[in-house]
Amino acid sequence: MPKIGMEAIRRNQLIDATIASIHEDGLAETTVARISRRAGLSTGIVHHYFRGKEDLVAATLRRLLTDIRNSVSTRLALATTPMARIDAIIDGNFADEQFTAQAVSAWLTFWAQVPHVPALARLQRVNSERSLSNIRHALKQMLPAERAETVSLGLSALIDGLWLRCAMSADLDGETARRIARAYVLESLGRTAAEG
Amino acid sequence: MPKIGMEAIRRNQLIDATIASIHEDGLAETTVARISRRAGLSTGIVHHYFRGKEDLVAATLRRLLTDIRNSVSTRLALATTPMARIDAIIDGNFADEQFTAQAVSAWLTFWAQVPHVPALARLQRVNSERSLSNIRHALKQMLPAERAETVSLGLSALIDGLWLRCAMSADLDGETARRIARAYVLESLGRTAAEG
Amino acid sequence: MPKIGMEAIRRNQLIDATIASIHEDGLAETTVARISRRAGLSTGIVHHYFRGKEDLVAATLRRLLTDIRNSVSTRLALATTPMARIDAIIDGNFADEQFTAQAVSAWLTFWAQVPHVPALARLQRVNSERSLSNIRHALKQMLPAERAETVSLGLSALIDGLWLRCAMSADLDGETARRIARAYVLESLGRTAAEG
Amino acid sequence: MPKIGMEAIRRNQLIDATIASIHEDGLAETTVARISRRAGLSTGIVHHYFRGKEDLVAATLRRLLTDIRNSVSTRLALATTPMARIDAIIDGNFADEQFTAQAVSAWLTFWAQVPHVPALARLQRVNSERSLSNIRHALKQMLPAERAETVSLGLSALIDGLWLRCAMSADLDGETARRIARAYVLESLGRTAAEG
DNA sequence: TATGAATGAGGATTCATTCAT
DNA sequence: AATGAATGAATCCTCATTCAT
Repeated sequence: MPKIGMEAIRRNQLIDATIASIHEDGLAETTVARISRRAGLSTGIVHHYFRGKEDLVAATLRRLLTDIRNSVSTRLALATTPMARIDAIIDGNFADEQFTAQAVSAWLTFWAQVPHVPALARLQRVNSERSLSNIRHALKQMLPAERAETVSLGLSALIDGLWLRCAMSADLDGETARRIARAYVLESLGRTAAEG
Repeated sequence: MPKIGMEAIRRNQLIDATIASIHEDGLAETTVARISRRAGLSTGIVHHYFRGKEDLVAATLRRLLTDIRNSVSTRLALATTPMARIDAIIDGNFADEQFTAQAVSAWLTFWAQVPHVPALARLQRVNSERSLSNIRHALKQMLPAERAETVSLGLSALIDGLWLRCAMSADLDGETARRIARAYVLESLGRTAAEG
Repeated sequence: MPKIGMEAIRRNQLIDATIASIHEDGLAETTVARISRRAGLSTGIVHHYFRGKEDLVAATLRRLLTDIRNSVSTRLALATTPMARIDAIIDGNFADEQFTAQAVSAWLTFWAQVPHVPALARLQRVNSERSLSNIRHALKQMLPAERAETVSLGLSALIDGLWLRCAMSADLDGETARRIARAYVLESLGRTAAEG
Repeated sequence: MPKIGMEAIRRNQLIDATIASIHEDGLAETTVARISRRAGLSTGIVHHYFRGKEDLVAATLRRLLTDIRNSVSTRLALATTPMARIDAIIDGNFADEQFTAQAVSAWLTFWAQVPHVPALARLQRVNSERSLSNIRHALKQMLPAERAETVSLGLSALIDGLWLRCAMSADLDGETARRIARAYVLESLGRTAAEG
């Protein structure tokens, strides 16, 4: 008698274990055996709920993408001014529940895979474009088109760079990251951070 | 009679092949067999000139670090004003001979390894701190201490983020990257990019 | 549902195959692939049930030691006089089920490893001391202490030497070996073998 | 201009290095590279003076056999009575210059190879038979044929067993070994060791 | 649904041997 | 005569995947 929702439960358990393993052991050491042991399950289970390891890894990236997207879009829905939309994006990216050591590690790992795994590349590209488009849309209401384009690219890169830095040195908290990103936009708008 | 300089030649060949393989195949597919085939040599040779694969990979990172450091320090030596020093750092990071698809891929790959390989972590940390210190030093002559600190972190993160973006989408050339980074500093100094 | 007792079965299969391979091919040719093929299993299985080849080899020595020890101690338990104890030791060492070509080959091989493999050295030392102590204990009841000591060393060496000889020429059967060893003790006691 | 006798010098250097390496590292770790480094020569040299590694190893065994044979035959030449011949054999086997840790290790190693390397097996068989024949010849002058046969086998085995013991525990010196072996023969002749 | 025993392809590494110098 | 750079076959080991239970 299959329990209702067992599939969702197991898939989530395995995805959680994958993120934890990537964070603690690195992708190279993240074997199917280790993932399942960490999830308190047997090795065989992975192939019950996923087509294989690659599939589990892709599902893990999808989860990370979804989480961050939700974090941003929830905030965007409440924003009424262009600058509020920028803040929503920045806050969504560095919210405490997203900007965790585990998530940051996993992201970095996926970034390194992206150029070599078409399935991941597609997911990443779509997400990246949506994010850039959100930023660009807001900035165009505050800056001339060309400047808006440049600052959009800059803010996107800065956000990624702040994640990267966090992954490698862990001396950067969400609050500081938010402050740096916000200052970047404000200066680009010709105001000082203090005016913000 | 052993040929003089053979060791340096072979080590460089193998490091070049490693960078190329990481770029094209990804680290996971970068096997000793593939590296040596790409270098036009046999598999055994890797263990003749390096302690093993790990050693070769570490040597490859050292090479990348050295190249970037040289690119920056050559330019820094010619800079006479604080802003010229900032430009030297930015230009050094995005100079055409450094900012290649191959180098960018390799960097991204190493970044993902850093948290899990102590030997790499040490190299990365030292390098990262030197770079941040260079930036901070120049900015402190143009901005109040606290602002200088924030903008230093921001510029470091932005530079890394621009590399990252380049690794994943390749739609970003060195010229654009330089422009974005430079604008960030200029705006932070309270001037428009046009004034720069 | 894992089969109960599978582990013991597989470990024994692999140990048997290791002994057979050492006997027929020699240790140098005894590869993991050959062992598993001989056991009718795959190469991977060795690392499922043993930590690695070295572990399997150590387990094989332990098995040889245990077999010989059981062979001797079963007989010792039934012996009531000192000379009967000596006979039990000699018979236990040259019993047909122990003194096989396979076992003898394997022993010789391990002896050669002992000086260079600490794990084996420890096992060997413990066993050797127990055996010598058994012999000494019995002889001390029949000979003055100093003589008992010398004859103990002599009998131990003679037993090993007979095994060695058997390993290299195979022209020595258990019956002859027993007779030679027994004669040595009897003469040392001042009786002729015929009196024994 | 090839130096006179260079070949003999080099061959001996390499054989010495092989014995030393077998003693200290074991046969498994005795590589061509290690042997030549120990001899202060290059890897290539082995194939100048020997057909290959196997040939060097066989030459090493021949050297050990020759040494022991000379040690025994020199003493035999001086012996005038049957018992003196037995003493010559025992003393020749346990003379301080033969009964060294290095030689003992090497012997043990070769014994383990003998059953699997035809070239070594032949050398060993010839030597073993000569030694047994020497012993038998002397004993037949002191004992009835059948007894002489048994004691010959016993003494041969005892000598080998004493070497073996020495290889594994090193707590046995030449003097003790000689005493034990001599006592064995004397008891077998019906005299006490004290009478010997 | 879940297990973990079993497989075997593929990886890093070692090493005897060859050969240009 | 001597070197040691270079080769590539062979070894141990790992791990995704399959499958009987």
